[in-house]
Amino acid sequence: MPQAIAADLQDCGDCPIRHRAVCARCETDELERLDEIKYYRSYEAGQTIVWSGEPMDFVGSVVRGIATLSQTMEDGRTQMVGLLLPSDFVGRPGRRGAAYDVVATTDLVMCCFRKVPFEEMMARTPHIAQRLLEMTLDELDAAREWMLVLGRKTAREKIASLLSIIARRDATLNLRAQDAKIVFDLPLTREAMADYLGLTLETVSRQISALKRDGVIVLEGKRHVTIPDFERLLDEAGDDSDGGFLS
Amino acid sequence: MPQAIAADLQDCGDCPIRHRAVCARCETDELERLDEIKYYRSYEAGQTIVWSGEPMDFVGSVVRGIATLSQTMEDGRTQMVGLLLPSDFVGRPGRRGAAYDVVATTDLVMCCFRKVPFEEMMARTPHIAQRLLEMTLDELDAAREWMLVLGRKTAREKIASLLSIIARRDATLNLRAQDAKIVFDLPLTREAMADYLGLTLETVSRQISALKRDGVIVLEGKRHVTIPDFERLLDEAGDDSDGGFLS
DNA sequence: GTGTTTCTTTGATTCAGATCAATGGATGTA
DNA sequence: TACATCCATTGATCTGAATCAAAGAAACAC
Repeated sequence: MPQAIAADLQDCGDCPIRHRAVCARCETDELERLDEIKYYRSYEAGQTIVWSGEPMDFVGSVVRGIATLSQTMEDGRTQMVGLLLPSDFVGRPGRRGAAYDVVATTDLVMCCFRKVPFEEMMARTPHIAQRLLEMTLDELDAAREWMLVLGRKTAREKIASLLSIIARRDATLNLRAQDAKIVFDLPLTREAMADYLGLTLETVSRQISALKRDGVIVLEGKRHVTIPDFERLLDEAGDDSDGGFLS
Repeated sequence: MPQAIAADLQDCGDCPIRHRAVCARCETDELERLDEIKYYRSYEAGQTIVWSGEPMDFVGSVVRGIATLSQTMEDGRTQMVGLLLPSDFVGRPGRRGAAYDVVATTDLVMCCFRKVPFEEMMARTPHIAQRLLEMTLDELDAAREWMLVLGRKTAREKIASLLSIIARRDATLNLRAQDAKIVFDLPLTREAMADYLGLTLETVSRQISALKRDGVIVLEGKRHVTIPDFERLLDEAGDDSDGGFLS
């Protein structure tokens, strides 16, 4: 029942991603104009939102749920190139076709805009273009950080890197006390993790078992993860332990 | 003699990257204002332009020469995350420190702007922000294409992918007849190629020898490459042979 | 000329992760 | 209850690229 899912999302003022999405910088009047051209769409877990190469007549923001961006070679090898969480933007203004497959990995709600009106609005509204530039620069940094993971890290470091990224993203979405134990559910199957990490699903499974055996993580069931010591996890990921953030 | 190097580059109107760089969309008056805050800097091959983590007080465009962007782990493993050719932009507006090492691999000339005046100008000049968004989106696509290379391709495919990217970039810079034989000089040492591809330099050397032995490439010396059949190279790279371009 | 440095090639051996194969658990359903 | 289906784990074996090691080629200094 898609209508019911989106029912609590009519007013931009109450929107859970209001201050992080592409509309974050908009003033009230700009928001009203965006409001006029927006519409919500719901997708079920597993559903493909966009196929690579197909024309795409909308852009939008993930409001709830998680999607993946991926590329596939003719022989079936696939590589995930992005993980889309709430507030992330889908689609590229000024381009007709989609460059990647976009797949919902959980039930998902998107706030969509038809492409042409959105592009017109972007040309008239610097706040939107500014915010989109900022978000794109962040995505570029994330992509480059991931290149280091793919190119130079061992399987164990790759798993630890993925877990730390999920933990970090989760922490910024649902603010929690600094030193609280980190607990989350993996939003991906072993196969999806393998596609993200450039590994096979068997290797992912083995390395997760190893991290569990070594006490770096605690697993309940297949998906529920507790990180008893985040520093330890970062260490296993091979990252600079002092999270030296650049602002 | 840096002055001599930049001597032929005073007027933006004659600038070789005028129509591709961040200033591409600027009108004459906007260009004049940029002109007032710009200055040229020259670097020698091997010189580091920016160190990761260091504060960076300028941004700019590569005018001539080639630079690399790279990340290094504490234990010395390094991964190149970008290759900067003429017209590419260096630096991130709105951020104090550099996120990567930027190194000139050939003698290089940059057109620089002090960061604060540039940021102010960007806020007042949508044409600059628009062009920067476009360029950043292109870089993001390139980074994601590279993620597939790093995560899923074999050593031979990686080398073929790198060669095809260099050949393609070279072709768009120096327009040539469609079916002319492709000839270029590798702008990177074997070690730099290895850092780009997530391989060791020995593997790079072996795979280049193998591609040469199999007639995919012709090598004169260590750097001068001829591609007798570009389709064949794309095939070796595992890319979709029909270069289905999305605009 | 002779040495030094830098970049590259090639060979021998090792090993991390892929591949092939079987099994286990959870959920659904006829 | 039996039996699919989906996802995950674990074991045995293989292999592509890393590592260790030596030597060749070009550029440069003395």
